[in-house]
Amino acid sequence: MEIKVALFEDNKKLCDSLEQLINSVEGMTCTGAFANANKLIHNMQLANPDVVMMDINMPGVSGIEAVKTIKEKFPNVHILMQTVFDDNDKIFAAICAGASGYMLKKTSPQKMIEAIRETYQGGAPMTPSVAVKVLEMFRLQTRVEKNEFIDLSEREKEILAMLVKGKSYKAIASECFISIDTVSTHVRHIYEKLHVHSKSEAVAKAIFQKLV
Amino acid sequence: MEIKVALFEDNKKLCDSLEQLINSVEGMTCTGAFANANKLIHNMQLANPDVVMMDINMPGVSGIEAVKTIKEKFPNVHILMQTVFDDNDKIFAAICAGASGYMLKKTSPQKMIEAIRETYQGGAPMTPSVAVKVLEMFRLQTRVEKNEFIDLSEREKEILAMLVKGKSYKAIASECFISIDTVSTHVRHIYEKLHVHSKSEAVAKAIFQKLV
DNA sequence: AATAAAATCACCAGTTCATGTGATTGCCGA
DNA sequence: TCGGCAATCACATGAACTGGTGATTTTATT
Repeated sequence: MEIKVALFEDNKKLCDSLEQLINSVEGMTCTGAFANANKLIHNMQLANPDVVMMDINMPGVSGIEAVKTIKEKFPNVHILMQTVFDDNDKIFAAICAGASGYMLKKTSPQKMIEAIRETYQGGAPMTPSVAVKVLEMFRLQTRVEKNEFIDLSEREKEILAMLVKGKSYKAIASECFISIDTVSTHVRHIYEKLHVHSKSEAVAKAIFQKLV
Repeated sequence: MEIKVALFEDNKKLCDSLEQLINSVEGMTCTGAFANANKLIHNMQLANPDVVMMDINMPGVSGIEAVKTIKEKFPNVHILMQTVFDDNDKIFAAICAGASGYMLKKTSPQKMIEAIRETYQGGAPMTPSVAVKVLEMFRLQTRVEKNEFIDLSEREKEILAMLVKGKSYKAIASECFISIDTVSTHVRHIYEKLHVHSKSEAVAKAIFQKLV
């Protein structure tokens, strides 16, 4: 059975040469090459690939967004990211979105083909520099991903942060130059938004939800 | 400049063949092959390697321990783990100890040499199955490492956990079938041990220190 | 057996919190 | 320009918490 590969790459030249490269390899076919991820679902159904090579930087729908969508709609498809950048944020986002591999574009054609094959087999090929960053992030327990502040106002976020630091209403009032009653009112609103009824619940929720 | 490689591998046969393999490669020398990590520092000084290949399972000092020591005393040395197992715990421990790469022993000689070279260049070669596990763990934010409970008694831990869940003294008292005064006493002791003075501080500390 | 923790309970005074009700001001979008 | 929201303040009450003192019983540890 041939490995069916779909390409998403906005650089026309690179896109073409990758397509040729893939088609030149025994046991591999490029069933679709697209310059953007706009008609993603449609194109995915057309190409029906086993492996997707996704450029991370594309006009319109970003590669990261596309990965999320693909993983949602076609969970069995393995995705190999390719990019010229290897910054932590992008890597992190791609991995979390569900990408299996992450190769820099400067990778040699042979290595790229090998990576596609490895991706198809359920592996996680990574350019050395990326692998290192992943391990680093892993070690550092990168818990950077924060779900946005539920919908607290700036003042509320500020006060919630102070609650987490263990400050009392009185301390907050004096630090913020507002009255203790105002603090109380803000806290009341925070409780409503977080659906809690005590300082410690709010603190726990704030921390777990990474609201601070 | 030749890449100097030191081996730590208790399987004599494998150790010998690896040594031969390394020495047969252009630009690579095995400057030491040891069956265990007992005289680690001494042997490391003898071999003065750029890259260490470390078996994870050795009699005496474990490979993981050895990695820690090496990273401490010789921080510039890159370490490539090798093992027959690829269970999550071992991988996790090895990475956290500071290993750069992680290869299964069944890896082909060519791949192994390539991995050594990649390790030397500061990369992080991983057997596909390992790479996948690392990414999985990464995604799951494996925060398995728990620093032991500072020194709280069982009861105190139990009550602290309930505080984190936002329970009131009254609720804790009734759930634990003890009086509210007892709860108060326990909480007082918890505060003393954690050096805090309020419920929310205790909760925040408990969460951040992963005491729960 | 003796000493040291841990767990239990009690009483109490002062502080802080949770929550209800109500009000004023300023800003922004419809 | 009107309505809504954020931010501010006030008053009030009952509940919850903090911390001090003191005591008994069980469980470890030496």
